[in-house]
Amino acid sequence: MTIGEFAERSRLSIKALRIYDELGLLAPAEVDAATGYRRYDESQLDRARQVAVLRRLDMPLGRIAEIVDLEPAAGAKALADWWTDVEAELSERRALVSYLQSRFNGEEPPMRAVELRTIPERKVLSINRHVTLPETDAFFRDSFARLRALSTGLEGIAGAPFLIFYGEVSEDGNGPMELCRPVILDTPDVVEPNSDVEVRVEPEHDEAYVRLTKRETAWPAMLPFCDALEAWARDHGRQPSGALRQVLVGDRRDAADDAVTCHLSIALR
Amino acid sequence: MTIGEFAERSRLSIKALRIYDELGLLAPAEVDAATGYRRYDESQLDRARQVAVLRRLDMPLGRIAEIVDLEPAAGAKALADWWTDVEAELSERRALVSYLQSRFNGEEPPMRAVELRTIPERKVLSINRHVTLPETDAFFRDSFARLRALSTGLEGIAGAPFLIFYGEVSEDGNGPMELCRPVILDTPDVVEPNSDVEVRVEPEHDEAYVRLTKRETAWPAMLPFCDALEAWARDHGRQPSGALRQVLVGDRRDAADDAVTCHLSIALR
DNA sequence: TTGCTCCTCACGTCACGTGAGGTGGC
DNA sequence: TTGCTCCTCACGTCACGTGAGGTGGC
Repeated sequence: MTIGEFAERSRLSIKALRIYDELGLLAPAEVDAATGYRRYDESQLDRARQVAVLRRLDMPLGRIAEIVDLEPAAGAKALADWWTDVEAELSERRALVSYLQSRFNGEEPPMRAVELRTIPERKVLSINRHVTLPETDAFFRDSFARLRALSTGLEGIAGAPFLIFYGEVSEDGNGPMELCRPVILDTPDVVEPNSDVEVRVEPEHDEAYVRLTKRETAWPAMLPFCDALEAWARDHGRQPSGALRQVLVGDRRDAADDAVTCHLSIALR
Repeated sequence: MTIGEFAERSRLSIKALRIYDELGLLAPAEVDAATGYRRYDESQLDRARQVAVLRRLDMPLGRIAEIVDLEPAAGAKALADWWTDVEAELSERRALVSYLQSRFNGEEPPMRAVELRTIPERKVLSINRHVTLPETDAFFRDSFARLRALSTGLEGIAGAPFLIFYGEVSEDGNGPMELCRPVILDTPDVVEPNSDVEVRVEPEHDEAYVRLTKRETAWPAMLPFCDALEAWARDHGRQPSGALRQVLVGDRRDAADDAVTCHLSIALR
């Protein structure tokens, strides 16, 4: 079968078939050594149609290459996993759209008094990792449990735990994120050398913050508060130092949606 | 404000800002003629943040450029319209995923007897247009009404109306599509010269077809039947001529999901 | 003076579409 | 012999990221 006929019957373009050949995703049954003419076999149609259908889902060729070589059951699972990611990304975008719509429709971003407090020098235990948005909760739970275990038996904790978001706020991809737990720690050797847990000392600094309810501690509802903190710092001639933080106050698990569970804060020089 | 500071405060990259400058989407307040240094103004932050948020939705820059220049109300509408398209495309993909899952899980594609009939030479009135999938219903309704109006008062209709899908079957983008209505027509001047309605004569030909229920007359449920028709033609040594057709039998509006409302067919040489 | 920031190319990414210019097959 | 199909570059698309190589500003 010539490439033209194969293209028609597989619903792929000739150009696409040439690329899939080059990538080894769908090599012709034979290639004429002299002319370079590609010849396809009828038995290759199934694979070609499968590739065509997966491409219509906008699945990257690399992932398609993995999936078409799997057993059907494993293929089904790989497809489901990938699709879960697609849907997760979409629901994030959807939230952003409805947020934008409310802004377009003249709904004022919520205002909140910005407060200022001084944080004394203190030691923090921290775990640092790249996480995607859906992984955030699991990262928080696990890391918090580990830090809790590490600090138990020490002289005590020295404040509420907090998350630091480096890079963009809640960026869709992979913002590095750090969970910190202030401690009164006199035995730094609780931290093993090769662990991902670190100890560092934060110097005394000021911190501007707003109190957020559980409902507001989400993305993109949090965005106007981030902007408000930045604006506050600018208006008061203070330089933000470092990334935004969520100081987790109270217990989020049983909290009502309008209970304050977070102080969104920014450290100041 | 330097480009670096503006980038940080707008949550855009420096590279992105340079591109938006080049495109005129977000030109700096001033550019040093000698050095090329860009200077941004605080008042540009709002626009920049809006662009940043819209880009996170994966909206193309061209559309962003339109939207940020609109009044809020018009912007809201433009965003909503665009998002409707995104959701429509997604629900199409979602349908394809669930179809694929059922195939992966070993569910056999439904079998149906392929039947053969001879279509005599006949005249058809037709309207030809590029439509996207969500527009299909509207296209069908409007065009059918127009053809009905045109053929009323003539000597009568000569068979069920049918849709021809050129290009891919129900392709996501813009498959050209033709709605045809066979007529007994002795006064060809019902068709005005500059109208998009055409008259042509289809020669006598054979047609292979399967009867589909209303539920099966959808995408991608229809796919295995398309493949089956093609396979049938091949197995019987017949050459398909032209694109697949949906012959619309009965009235789809009040039909039950498992009532036959369509003959999916393929014309043969 | 030393870093740091900024500048402009230029190339890579991803999955093709679309010619240009040339050849094979019936 | 004439179209038609096939071939291989090569460039464009889209919105950047990522250097290379060089300069400005404090």
